[in-house]
Amino acid sequence: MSLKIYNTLTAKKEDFVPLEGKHVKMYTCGPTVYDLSHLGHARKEIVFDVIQRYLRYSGYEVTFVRNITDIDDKIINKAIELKKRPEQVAREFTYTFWKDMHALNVMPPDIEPRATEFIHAMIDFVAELIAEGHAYVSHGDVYFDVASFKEYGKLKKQSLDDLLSGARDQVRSQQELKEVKKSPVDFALWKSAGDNDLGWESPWGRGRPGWHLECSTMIKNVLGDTIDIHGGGEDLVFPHHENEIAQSESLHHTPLAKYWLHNSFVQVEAEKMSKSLGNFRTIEEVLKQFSPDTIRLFILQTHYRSPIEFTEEALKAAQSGLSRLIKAARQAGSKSEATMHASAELAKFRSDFEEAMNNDFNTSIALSVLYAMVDKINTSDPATASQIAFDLKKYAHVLGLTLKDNSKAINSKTAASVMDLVLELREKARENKDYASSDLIRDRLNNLGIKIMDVKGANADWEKA
RNA sequence: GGCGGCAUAGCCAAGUGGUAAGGCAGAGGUCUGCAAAACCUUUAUCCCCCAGUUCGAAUCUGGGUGCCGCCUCCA
Repeated sequence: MSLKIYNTLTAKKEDFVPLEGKHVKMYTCGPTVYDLSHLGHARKEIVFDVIQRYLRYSGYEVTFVRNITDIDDKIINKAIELKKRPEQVAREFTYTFWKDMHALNVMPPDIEPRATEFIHAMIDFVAELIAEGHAYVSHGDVYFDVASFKEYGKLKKQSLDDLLSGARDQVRSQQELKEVKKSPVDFALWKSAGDNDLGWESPWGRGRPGWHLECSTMIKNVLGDTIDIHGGGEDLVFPHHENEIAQSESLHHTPLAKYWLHNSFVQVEAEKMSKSLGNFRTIEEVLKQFSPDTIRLFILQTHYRSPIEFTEEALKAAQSGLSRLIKAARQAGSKSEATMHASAELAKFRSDFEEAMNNDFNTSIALSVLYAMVDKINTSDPATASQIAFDLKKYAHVLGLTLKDNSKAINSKTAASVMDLVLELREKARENKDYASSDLIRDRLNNLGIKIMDVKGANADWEKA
């Protein structure tokens, strides 16, 4: 079975056929770096990480681009709040984002452009839109003329009339712009800035780019007019991706992306986890309590287009399940051992795994295949178990699960308690005049580089040599 | 107000016409000095409600109820 992907644009599962042979051009909207990332962001990055890993596993050559939005009102506001320059804020949170992604075993993108590196390209983009009659200048701003793009609304599947009537009750932010915009649905390509505000010179005066513009521009400059996969969270469908389509397609007269993929949210008490609602858990926080693999397993248990309810109980359940995967993976032998036995079983697991992933990346089913492999490993002879475990690890890696066994990695605090216990046992031996045992303990610890110092009238002390 | 989505066991979650995957938790058992791990058995006569289509529906249609998302920054 070949790979099928659900396309938001057509609202159907479609056969995946890249534009150029086995080469896949893929772009997802990266973070706006003004704050720590939370579990919802983690889900998006993990989902698309698995998608690109699976594409590579399937033999595609992937060019994965993920941008960093390092210029935005939120960054500017944060900078004012922290009394820092916007660049400092952007850099700081770019680093924390990278740290989080690294911790979660999310592969870095092949290319990671920043908005500020593309200001001139964005200005060119806007100039072309104006020249083509798709944008207009008003009070130093430039707006996209939505009426000029007849397919507007095709991603969200809502007509311009629907959007306008929908907007009627959402006039709050539109009210102030009534004078400058031709239509409430028109959106800013370029926003004017005061002399002291962050900005760049442009043909329309000092200003800065609108948010939607950067993705269109970077895709054009880095990947080309049409790409294979464009992805992001489902809240980006409208207006962000709709606007990207409007900008790019009215200029290029060719589809911006062939397949549009959107992941669903992480919810807390049946509500979207988001910064504005204040109900978020940062990646940093969650990582203190749960391992990266646990978080990934928790997220991949649910299909990427269904919402996930965040609960500690569910995370703990994932932790228990993960532990079984890790224990079974310990049986893994080397590739050379894994040639003689169970080839029929290996082929079955492989086809089950691939069938699941080919069906719009059904990681829930793919994980159930992994558990089936665990059962087989635990009930087979060592030779068979070892080769199934070898493949188990292989598929786990496609899902970005490391299955790293940390069960023996104790921290120094625990080690100190273990030392207390050892010394207590030695003391008991001494009290029983069992000097053979007490000397054995001291000598063996010595060999490990741990020195024992008996203290008169107190517990023995120890130190690393 | 406009548009869209979801509703499956104690919890999480697959399944879109052929008679309910998987994980966690629970119960009983094997093993064990006792545990742990592992293994075996077991846990939804039924998929929010009502009506309809069909030989057959959790899956399709209509109605209802509840919840969520987007329309404003948002993964």
